[in-house]
Amino acid sequence: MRDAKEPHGGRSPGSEATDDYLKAIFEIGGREERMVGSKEIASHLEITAASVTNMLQKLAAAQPPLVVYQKHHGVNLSRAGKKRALEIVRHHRLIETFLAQVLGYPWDEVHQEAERLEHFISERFEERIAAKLGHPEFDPHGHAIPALDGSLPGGAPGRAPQALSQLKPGQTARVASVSDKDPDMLRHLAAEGIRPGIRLTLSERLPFSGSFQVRVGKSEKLCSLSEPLASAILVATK
Amino acid sequence: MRDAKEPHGGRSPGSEATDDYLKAIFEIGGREERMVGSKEIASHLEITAASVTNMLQKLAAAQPPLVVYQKHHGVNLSRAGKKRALEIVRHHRLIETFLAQVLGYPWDEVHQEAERLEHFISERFEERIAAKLGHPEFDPHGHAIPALDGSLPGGAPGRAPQALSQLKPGQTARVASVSDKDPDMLRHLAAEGIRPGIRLTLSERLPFSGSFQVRVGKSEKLCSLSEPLASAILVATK
DNA sequence: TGAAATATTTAGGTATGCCTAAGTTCTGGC
DNA sequence: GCCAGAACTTAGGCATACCTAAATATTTCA
Repeated sequence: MRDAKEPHGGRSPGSEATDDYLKAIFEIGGREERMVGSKEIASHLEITAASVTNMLQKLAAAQPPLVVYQKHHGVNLSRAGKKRALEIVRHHRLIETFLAQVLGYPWDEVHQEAERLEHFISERFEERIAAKLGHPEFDPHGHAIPALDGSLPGGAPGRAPQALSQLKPGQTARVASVSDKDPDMLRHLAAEGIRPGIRLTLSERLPFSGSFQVRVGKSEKLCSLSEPLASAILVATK
Repeated sequence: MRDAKEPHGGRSPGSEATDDYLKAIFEIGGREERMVGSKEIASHLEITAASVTNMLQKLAAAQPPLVVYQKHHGVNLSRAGKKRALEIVRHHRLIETFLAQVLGYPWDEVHQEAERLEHFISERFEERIAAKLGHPEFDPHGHAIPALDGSLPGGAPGRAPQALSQLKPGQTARVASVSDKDPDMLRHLAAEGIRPGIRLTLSERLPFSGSFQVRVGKSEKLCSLSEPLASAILVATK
């Protein structure tokens, strides 16, 4: 409503929907920034592929273009689109950290709330919570928070984190991050004491269920993780 | 986007626009809950009267109806509409208080940010900030924060606050609240030391400018307030 | 009371962003 | 190289919520 007034405390262009597309492309494309297909975006955002095509044409036609789009061959973020995507990701992860640390949210609830609020906070709000939190580099799930200039904290530049499911029996690694998408999973992991920074040792993979037996920290007890769970945990081998 | 999914963390019906209308009717109608005309709503929301008519028809046709609407004679909140309006006002004022007290916002900036965020926070967020703030009864501008059940903290049930401009020369009164709408005004008042709880004594009204000469607290110096300023300050005579 | 001024409603249009259904283009296995 | 099925695009609609212009109702006041 209210005519052509800009909606978000005077921030850059783009509606809520635009933001969602840019973030989706950013998340699906990964660090390699590969071309992303309409169908992938559609299922990520839980909308139809037809809707995606239309929006991609608009994003590509925007001034400046937010994506580079070749019909039938996928999209990619442009310079401006990537900048905006990083802003949104920064908002999201700062809000998650804020909700957990300042408001005491359980970590399985922060994602949903941040998903909504990330579109509506002002630069001032972002700046205030970043200051209050001491300009954190990682959110509660272990994901890197982009800096204001769009740069990502490097992590240990040695090895890129890999899925827990990739470890060999006997290997030990530190949890780098866990997926924030599934609250049930997060509750389960919290109950097992698994969170970023914790050391895990893969004991064995059970032959029939395919589940992973893992030792958490220095505890005696083994913990059993299903395949999807083990794929949602990224670890860094020391 | 996302089909018919409810937008606000599973709260009651109503879009952002719906909320704005209900809040406007609530604010314009005042405690007496008098009938409110389309034009008043239109100018409050800075939209055209034609848009208002359309929306009022929808609000009246909703199940349950959110307003009681008689064509050409104005609207009024229904029971359900009033409940929702109070929820929004509670959100708004809690957010304002939170921004000021927890995030250190200057008081002239809290309104704009709250105006946006009030539509998007979940019940959980509301509950957490209310708890963090110790369930405050008044926001930084002195406005009463409705309780969860919709009741308003009574103020001193003795006299209803009146505009500072209604005082007679020589009278002393305590500032109950100031309007939160105009940031410039708020900055000016803050600079003069005028805020809720402060005691003011009206010295005189200047004959030509119409401005009010006021003594703030126990200070020696007089402070000059223009008519609109003096009308935006509500005071309670002791 | 009746006409002018004001308030309100109706009718028709715009933009966003989603949908379904019906093509079209691409790709991989034979 | 061809063709089936998957991926993608086009075309046509719908809902929301705003707009302008024109018509109508209400109020005011001489």
